[in-house]
Amino acid sequence: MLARPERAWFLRDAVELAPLLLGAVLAYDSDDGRVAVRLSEVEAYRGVGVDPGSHAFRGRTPRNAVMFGEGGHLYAYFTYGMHTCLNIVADRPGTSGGVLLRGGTVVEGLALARTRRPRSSERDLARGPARLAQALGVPLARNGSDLLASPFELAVPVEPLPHLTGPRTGISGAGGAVAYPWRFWLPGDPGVSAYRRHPKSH
DNA sequence: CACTAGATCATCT
DNA sequence: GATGATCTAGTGA
Repeated sequence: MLARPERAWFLRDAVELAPLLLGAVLAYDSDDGRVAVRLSEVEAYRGVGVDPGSHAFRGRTPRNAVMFGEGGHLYAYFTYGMHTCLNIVADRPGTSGGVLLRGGTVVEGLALARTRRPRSSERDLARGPARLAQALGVPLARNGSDLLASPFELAVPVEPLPHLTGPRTGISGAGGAVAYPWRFWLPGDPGVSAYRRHPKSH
């Protein structure tokens, strides 16, 4: 059972918010149509000084400014010279936190998602943060958008779903892995990405 | 399945 | 100047 959340629903710590988003459905309307994804994997990132893996760890910069705003907005960033990743901003203004959308399954607009990722199997359409962003068709220019307003539509589970917890993926050094088990996923869901340790960590 | 190299550039040091 | 909240295509078991 899903419902449209109120703004206040997002005004909590990222680690608390992240698991509540599992099973949520995020839709995005673009000129060529609508794609919706059901979230099966997320990661929490916390704020200044407390989370070495977070973009906000060293304080506010032009890129991460949105994370310091109000919960329920979109933090989109560009990485590896080619990929976009999407986060849902957590908590109230002044604090910084976000939930990275790591994977999901396409539940609406399957044909359109396929044209955006023509070489992908159906399972891989939104399995992985950059794949998910590409399948939804959300451009970097939407950074800072309110996810509670058009062209977005977000519905979240009324009751939290059973989930598993583990180390975050792709983070190097002290910010990664075991010290911060802030990755959450729906067990057995096909939209859960393969775990990959960071290339730098042997 | 596991592992690796290469792509490619905004961001921060 | 180095790095990165990644992905794809390739090889080999």
